[in-house]
Amino acid sequence: MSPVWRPVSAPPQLDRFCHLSDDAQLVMKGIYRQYNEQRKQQNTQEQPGTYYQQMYERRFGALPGVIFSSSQTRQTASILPGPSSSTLEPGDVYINSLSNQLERTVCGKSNAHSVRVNNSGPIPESSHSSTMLVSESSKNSALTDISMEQPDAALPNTNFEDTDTDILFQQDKGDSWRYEKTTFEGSPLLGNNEKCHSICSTNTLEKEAVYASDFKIPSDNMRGIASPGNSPNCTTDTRQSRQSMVTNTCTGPAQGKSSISARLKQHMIIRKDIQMKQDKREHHKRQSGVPINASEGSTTSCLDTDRKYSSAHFSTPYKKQKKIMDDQTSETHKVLAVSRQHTAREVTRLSDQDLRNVLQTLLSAQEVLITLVYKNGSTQLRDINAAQTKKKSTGIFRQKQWTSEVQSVAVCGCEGGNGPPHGAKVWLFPLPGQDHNKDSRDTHIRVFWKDLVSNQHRKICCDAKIFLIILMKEFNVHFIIDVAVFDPVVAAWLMDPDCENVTFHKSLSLVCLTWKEHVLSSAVDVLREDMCLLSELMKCLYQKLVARDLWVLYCCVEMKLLPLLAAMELRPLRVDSDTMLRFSDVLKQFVKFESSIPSNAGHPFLINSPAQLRQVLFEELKLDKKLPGGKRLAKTNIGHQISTSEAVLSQLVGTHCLPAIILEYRQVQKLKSTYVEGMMSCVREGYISTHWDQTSAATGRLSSYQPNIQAIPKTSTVISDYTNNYIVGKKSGDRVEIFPRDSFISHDGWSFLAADFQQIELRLLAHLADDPTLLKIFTESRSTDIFIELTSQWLSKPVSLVTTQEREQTKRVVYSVMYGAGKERLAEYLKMSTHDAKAIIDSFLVKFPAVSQFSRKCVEFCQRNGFTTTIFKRRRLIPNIKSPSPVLRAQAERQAVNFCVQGSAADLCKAAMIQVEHTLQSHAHLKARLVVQIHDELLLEVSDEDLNSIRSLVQSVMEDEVTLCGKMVTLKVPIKVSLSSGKTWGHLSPLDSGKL
DNA sequence: CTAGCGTCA
DNA sequence: GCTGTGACGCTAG
Repeated sequence: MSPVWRPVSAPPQLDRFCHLSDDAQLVMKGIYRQYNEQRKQQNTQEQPGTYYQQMYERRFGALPGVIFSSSQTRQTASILPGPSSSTLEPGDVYINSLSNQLERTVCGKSNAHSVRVNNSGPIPESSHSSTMLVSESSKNSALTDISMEQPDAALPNTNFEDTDTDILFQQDKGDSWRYEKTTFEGSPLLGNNEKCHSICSTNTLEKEAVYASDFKIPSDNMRGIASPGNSPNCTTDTRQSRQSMVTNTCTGPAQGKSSISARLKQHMIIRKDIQMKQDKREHHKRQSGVPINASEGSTTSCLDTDRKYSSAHFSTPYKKQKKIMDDQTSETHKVLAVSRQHTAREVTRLSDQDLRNVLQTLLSAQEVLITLVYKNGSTQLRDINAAQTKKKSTGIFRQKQWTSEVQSVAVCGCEGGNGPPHGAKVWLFPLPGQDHNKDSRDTHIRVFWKDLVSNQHRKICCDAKIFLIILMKEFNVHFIIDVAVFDPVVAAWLMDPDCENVTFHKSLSLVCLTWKEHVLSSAVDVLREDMCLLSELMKCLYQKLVARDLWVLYCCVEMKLLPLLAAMELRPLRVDSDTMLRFSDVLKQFVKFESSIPSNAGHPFLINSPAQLRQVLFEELKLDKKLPGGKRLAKTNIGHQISTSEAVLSQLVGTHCLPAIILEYRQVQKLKSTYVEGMMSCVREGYISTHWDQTSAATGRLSSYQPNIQAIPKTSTVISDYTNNYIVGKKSGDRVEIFPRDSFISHDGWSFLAADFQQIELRLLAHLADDPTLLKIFTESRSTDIFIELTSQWLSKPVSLVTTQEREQTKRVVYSVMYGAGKERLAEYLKMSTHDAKAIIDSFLVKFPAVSQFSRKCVEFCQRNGFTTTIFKRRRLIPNIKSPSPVLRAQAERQAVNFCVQGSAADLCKAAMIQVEHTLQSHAHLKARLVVQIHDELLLEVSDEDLNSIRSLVQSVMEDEVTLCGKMVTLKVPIKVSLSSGKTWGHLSPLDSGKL
């Protein structure tokens, strides 16, 4: 197999081309500068990579097998060995030194991967680091890194040889550290592993991060959620995938031992031959067959008591990966010896009696602080990864926090909100569900978790949803009712819902607590301090929430919702893979259609690119000039160019054939990439489960991601005859219906039951605005839909002839006008003149006079207080309400009004979810489970025989204002719920609420 | 008009 | 190769 090299961009201004001589490196830097200057003066069309190669070869002659590569956008260049490279060896040098970022490429004969660590949190931005990987053959020439220029002068008493790690940290001068690492590429299982040396240099602060990354075990992305049906293969699959993971990522012994070696060693020098060590281990195995007892001391005596970086206590010593490779050879003794000296302890190391005592103490503590500890040694409170990327959409940020990354659970008990007493111990519990020994102590721990969750002492935990998911998986329960859990992150979000990606760190700054930078204390001490902060934080947030009248909302809605969301994530939806594959096949044929488009324009262009499309449509074809009446087209908000949105394209349909094709293409492309292929990537063993985010929407709504189940098209798309002309192999007349919701199917003997609040926001607006006309419409319990009625009035056609599309359109228009849409936007949306649009707006506002009155009141309140509130007292800060800019202020005013209504609706929907679930729990004999919330709609999966009783139960709960709102508010409008049921999500037939 | 997420260049 | 941003398009009111 040819070596796979990951092209790594090397900012030339920082780095040298390390396999070259110093002289050559200087020349290459010169070439880079030269190229840049040329590019400034005249536009060099040449790719930088090609340019480098030419210049290099002119200077030094050809370099066989080396690829010169570069990235135009990032202004970087790098030299990469090609497939036939003889110049570079596996493990060859690559230097990349960036401030605040450490990047490394490990390369091997059979595989290569790169690891990147972004330092975050307490690490100051000024820190620099560099990493080199040194090939055996070119070591001498490569040892030119500045940090390596120092002679190998080991400090006295700084040498340490450790048998469980192959890392050697050696202090250079000052804060600089150096270590040499031997890793294996290839698999020891297959016997093809090869040695690879790397020499790294880093400063003290970054050492922890370096260490964590060096030995980070790749996470398996198995999200193996137990399916409602049987899934007997699950465990074997997991095992297999882990095994193959070990093989594929070339994790040699050095990485396999990550848990033990996941501590940073100061004053330690190790020079260890892996092979020797393996031999020794084999020897041990043969000799004793039993783990060495801790009391025998051995190398652990070398561990300094004041060692600055020790995070071994964060890790349980054995993981599956390790077990596969290195069966029973135990190094428990070292961990044991280490953990004795620190304030965090693993409960699995306690004696039976001690464990009982500890658990008893924790159970009787008034307040229990809980934190998840990740495999890389960071915690929820101090997470290296969490701050790494704030991007939501890619899911990186959130995946890092997924349960597969969790190593253990840290628990600390304390009394009365004063934080843990001095010297309180933080106990480390093995991750529930892990393969720890099933002995009596394990039973104790299981019972402990159960007792802890069911007692009413408060449990404080950041991102408690993850914690609850872990527990629910472990105990195989589908809901934890009334758990007294308090999540400070949610509390902080409630204080300022616009604050995105709230973390522990951000919450702290919200209540003016400081996060100390524990540079010199040990990791466990940091953990304990963080626990103190956690307790303190919750106390402060409690006071603030009470002061802002948010405490009831927090306790009765948000915290009750939390276990439900956890439960919903463990209730995956069954998908019909056949339907999905059929959709996929149909859409794949559409690729042919895609290739036919550019030919219509005369030259090829990227149809997905709005920029290129703009050029073709308006600069080349000049379609905007051909438009009858010389109408002006909508511009984009920021670039102020002509938009290529649907509204514009549909205006252009008459002028050229291209716009129509593009509209059609876009529709299918969206279906293909997002709803079929995107959805298929989320399927695990025939099931889809989404993630729910409680704290991402400023209005208090829930949001879902991976996949965004709330944004799956509600109507089917028919690929019509028109389109079929562009699908090769399809005869005209064929109709293909693509309907993503159809691939969600209920279990055999079960059905979906959808409960939909009718016009929830409009009803709430009626309540809030106290509009007599609106109130009258809703109070008079007429069976007809208000939107249908309005549509029939506007279009002057009978109610029975109004189509769902028309109803949907009216709905959009009503809401648009309600929230203050301008006449231009409305005209664009309805494809009518602005004059007509204005007439519609005016007629609406005249018909419901209290609406604009309410808007004014809402804005005034916001201007006085700086925030708006909902019926449940949820508040949103709107700073722009006093902005001098009229544009910003107008937007803020609309937001204020919208928040009142949308937020109130969100409150009501959340309350409904809680009440429905609790009602179902109290009727334990009913087989039903809440699976999805789409803002105003609750989707339940219900056993067929219970359908009738459940549907009346759900309806009565959701329509009961007292149950939903309690004493929070008394609504002036009745709440109406419509129900529908069916075997697939796509085809739900309405249930008449009259009969039972 | 207001909320979201996902895709793509 | 990776990251950030804007435009677009789907959802929900």
